[in-house]
Amino acid sequence: MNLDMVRLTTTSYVVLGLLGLRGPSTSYDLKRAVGHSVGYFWHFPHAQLYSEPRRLAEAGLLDICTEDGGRRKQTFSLTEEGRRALQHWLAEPETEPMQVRDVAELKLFFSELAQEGDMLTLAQEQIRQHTERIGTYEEMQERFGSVDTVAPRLVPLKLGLAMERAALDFWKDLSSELEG
Amino acid sequence: MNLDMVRLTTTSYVVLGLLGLRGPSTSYDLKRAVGHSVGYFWHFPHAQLYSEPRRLAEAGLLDICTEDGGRRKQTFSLTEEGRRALQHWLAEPETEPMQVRDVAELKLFFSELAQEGDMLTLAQEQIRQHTERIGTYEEMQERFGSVDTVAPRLVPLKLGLAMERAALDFWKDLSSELEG
DNA sequence: AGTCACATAGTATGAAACAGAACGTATGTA
DNA sequence: TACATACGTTCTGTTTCATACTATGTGACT
Repeated sequence: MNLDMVRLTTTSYVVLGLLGLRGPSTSYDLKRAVGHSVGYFWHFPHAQLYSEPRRLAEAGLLDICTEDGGRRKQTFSLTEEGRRALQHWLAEPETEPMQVRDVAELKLFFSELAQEGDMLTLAQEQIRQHTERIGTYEEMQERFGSVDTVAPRLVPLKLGLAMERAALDFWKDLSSELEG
Repeated sequence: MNLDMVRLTTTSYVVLGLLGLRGPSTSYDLKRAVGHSVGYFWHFPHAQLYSEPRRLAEAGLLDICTEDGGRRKQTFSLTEEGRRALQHWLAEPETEPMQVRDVAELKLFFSELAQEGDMLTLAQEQIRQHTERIGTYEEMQERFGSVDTVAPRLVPLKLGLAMERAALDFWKDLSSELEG
């Protein structure tokens, strides 16, 4: 419909993509799906999973099917146009550069202003956090690796793991430098 | 003053931190400072460097010194309270977990919906982007390593580099898998 | 039957972040 | 004097985000 009125953001494509992978879903379905898949490496709050599909529907990229039962429940599905938009996005290799947001990194940048010992404590805590995350990721790889999920969906997890490992190594080095 | 009225965000601490490192500065000074330092690994738009100091001043964390000349120009500096807030933040090792936002990673997650060849093109473009960034970072390390900047400020750059290298390796592997 | 806990499902609200355009001021130079 | 350019600041409208709140269904225990 009025496609040109709606700006598609990354959030939009996450919604389109999830609907593509899962087929028709309600917002709540999406919310749960995010929770145990894409949510591990791309955060967003569930409220957007309610507002965004409506926006996309207005743009003609989604169909809404309203079930009237006890709860007003809406199931969304991709229209042809929606699928095209998604594929167009996937085919576009130029993307915004990867962004890392790490408050610990920031603190390190300002370390000159910190007290003796602060950075060592920071490093140790980071080691703990990254180790824990690596554990979670590895567990996921095992759990899903053989069973129910399709292999391609695990590939980005590998990148996440690699990043976490790089960070872990960094903080370990730093920590032993500070101790030594 | 009314410290409890203002929520301090990461943005706040970047401002406090920069003022700590540089001493009294105008918003414009901060803007330039961000441009060639912390800006490389922590993005934010310059408009915030005008609004945030005012917020902080209201909270009593900064002093404002207004020079009246041709331009109304305000120089900000840390108050004792500001310095304390900063040090308190630096001393706090628990931080939000590192977040990676990479649209390419997302696209990869949805690769099942993509056309033949899309992911190879994507991987190649990512290789290009990450290689370029690594170049920039390495150049910065050399440029600042010996000359004017203090060593601690280069440390976070090392983390950035490590992350970029991890990403580059990942995409290289993927690319050769897709080709092979 | 009552009520408790719990998972499900959706909405509301406001603050913060963000992009980017627009605006204004000084300085040099042709 | 006119113009280009760098400097410095503000404004505007979205987008994002966190969080709290509302409400509905279900099963379990009493």
